[in-house]
Amino acid sequence: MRGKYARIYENNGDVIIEGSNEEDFLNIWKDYFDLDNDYNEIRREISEVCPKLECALKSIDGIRILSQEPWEALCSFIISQNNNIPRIKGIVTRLCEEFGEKGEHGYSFPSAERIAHCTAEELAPLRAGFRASYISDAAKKISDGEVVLEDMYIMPVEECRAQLMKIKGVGPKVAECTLLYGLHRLDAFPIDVWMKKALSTLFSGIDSGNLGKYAGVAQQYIFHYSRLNPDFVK
DNA sequence: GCCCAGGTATAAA
DNA sequence: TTTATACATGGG
Repeated sequence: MRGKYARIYENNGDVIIEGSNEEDFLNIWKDYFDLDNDYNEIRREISEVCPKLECALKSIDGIRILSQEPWEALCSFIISQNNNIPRIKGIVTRLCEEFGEKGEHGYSFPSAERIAHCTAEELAPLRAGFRASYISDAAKKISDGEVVLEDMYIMPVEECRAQLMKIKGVGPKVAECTLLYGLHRLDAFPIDVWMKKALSTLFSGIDSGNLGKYAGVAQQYIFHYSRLNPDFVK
């Protein structure tokens, strides 16, 4: 994250951030784990707006929406489309190893500028398939300023969606994921195959329109609940 | 071999 | 505007 490394783990109910310091905690990890938000309060608000979600809200404790880096989130979710998680990880790992900066603890995620200068042949070793040209188009539009991710922290969410979807390979789902995980827009509401199933079975009648400003957090609970009960939502 | 994977672009109805 | 199909790659 932003060139910094830390090992995160849990011990007796405490979350340990190892290999860091107070300065990085305050500047980076506090935001990354969204520690200034009271998620119990957010959960309470969601259940108030939408009581139907009670079971999902109780199905797990400790869910948070991370503040990942905008470009990294955009690129990763482009790679994720019509793909499975082990292969997504592999492609991202190769992307970092091929084009990222080598540090003490591993490779950084490469900048959009770095990827923008890559040819199709150079991207081939990633084995990203048809997504390679999408990665390339995204990198170019970001690095030449046609799409400015950092502006999207405060832009109207509709305008953000329109901007993101100018990129080839970015549709509604990748755009929402970029907004939610990369720009911390907690009102963004990604709908993937699992969400589609859950919303048409267990949670029928629910959509982003009736979930309020924390729709994205609600989405995490619905998503998690549907993966917990795969037969239920099928 | 066949099917599927945290979708999207494109063509056709 | 909505619905169907191809798309690269690799694991089950």
